[in-house]
Amino acid sequence: MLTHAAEDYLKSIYKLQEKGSKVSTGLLAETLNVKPASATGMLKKLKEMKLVCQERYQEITLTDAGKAIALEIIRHHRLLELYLFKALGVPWESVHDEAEKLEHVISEDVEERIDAILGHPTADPHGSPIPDKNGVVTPTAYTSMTTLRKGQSCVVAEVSDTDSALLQYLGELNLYPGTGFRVLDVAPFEGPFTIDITGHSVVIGREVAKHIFVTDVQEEE
Amino acid sequence: MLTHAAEDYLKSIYKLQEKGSKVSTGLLAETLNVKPASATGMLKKLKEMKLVCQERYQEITLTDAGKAIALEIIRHHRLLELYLFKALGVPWESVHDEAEKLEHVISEDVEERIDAILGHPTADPHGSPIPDKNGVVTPTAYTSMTTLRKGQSCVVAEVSDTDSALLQYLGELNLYPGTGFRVLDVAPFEGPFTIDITGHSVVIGREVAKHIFVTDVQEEE
DNA sequence: GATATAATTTAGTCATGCCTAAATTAATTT
DNA sequence: AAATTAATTTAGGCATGACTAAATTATATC
Repeated sequence: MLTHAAEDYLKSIYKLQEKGSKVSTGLLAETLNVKPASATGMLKKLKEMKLVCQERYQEITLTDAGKAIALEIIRHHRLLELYLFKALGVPWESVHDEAEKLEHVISEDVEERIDAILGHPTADPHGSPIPDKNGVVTPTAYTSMTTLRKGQSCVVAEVSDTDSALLQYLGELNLYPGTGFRVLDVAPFEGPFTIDITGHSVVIGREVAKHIFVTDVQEEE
Repeated sequence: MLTHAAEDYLKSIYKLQEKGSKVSTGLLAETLNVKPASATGMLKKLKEMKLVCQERYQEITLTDAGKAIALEIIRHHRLLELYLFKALGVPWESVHDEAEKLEHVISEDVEERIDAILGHPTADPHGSPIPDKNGVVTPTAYTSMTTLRKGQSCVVAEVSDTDSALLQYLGELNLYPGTGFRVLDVAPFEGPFTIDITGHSVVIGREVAKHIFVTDVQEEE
């Protein structure tokens, strides 16, 4: 069994890799709020355990075994987030931090029960895909909200889950994954979006729109 | 914030004290599956933090602050046990070990949600009282099953939660707290009990009966 | 190609929380 | 009272996982 710290490293490597970043010691350290020297130390151990590959001073990658563990932890995390949100009513801006602590101690048995109660879901409250028991991820196709034009309608697919204040704001606007909206107007010179969401007209700034990803984009008269 | 290990020490001291044991370094170490020398080390730290009182080589007691923390952890543990049992269907012989890991990472917010969903319960699946938010415990009055005589009826109040194989056995017999049964016969010379439980006749050995505590004892014709 | 800057690794330190072995103190027996 | 036994504490070590400071390697600039 791995330590919690080691699990966190594997999870972060996977998520950075998935995001398309070249995973370096420094980036990993920054992500984990740790000094680069500390990351070097843990990476050495993970390499000895054959969970991580890295040539001296080069890019960090996961072995198949490391990737499997990373996906297992991510599965725990996202299932827990959804369970906290749906079954316990925890506000979605809080579920990430709660799940962060629980993901390392939940048993496979409890996880399977949660999974069954939720009906084997495929996405967490922010729209991120939940890997299945075998570690297979089915990513959802989506577009950035910033590409939308006046008159288009769409459905929220995913929002970034890194900023809890932003999540709280989006929650107040009801901009949860699955919710549809229509673009009433896009102000010129990279201006804000005015959208119609569940009957309300709301203005969304460009910076916020960057964190929203949509699907089912359709022209509408 | 305390470490998990420190929380476990406080919890064990409280539970041993409650059981009526004179809490010594050796007993505590045995309970925690740790060597006496290790317990001495942790006790030193807990004394520095003013959570524990102990004169050199003498009995160990908790300060008010230490007792408050112990009760908080016990509340976490028992609420989690009940939640795992009722909401997730975890078998009652497993809930203890699961809760043991979760009790240290659950937030007060999640705990309150669990408490509300369960309807502010007062006992865990084994019948142990759940301290309230202020650390007030309302113990239930009960008698050992071994004191029962032929013809008496009663309700299961509590069973000891230390042996998971025993719990599994009691679960198969439906001997959960709240279940009533009637003593059909007590064999002579400290022999086994024959009881009628939910219409079935079952023989319970003396060693098992020692771990069952009952309430509402009534003579019945 | 030499040099400045940035990234990474090494070396040594610290706090936790466990361990074993040895020393000390308390309790019991003779 | 002296000696044996049991309980407890001290002392020193080990693994984790963080840190700082210094050394090394890579990259960019002139």
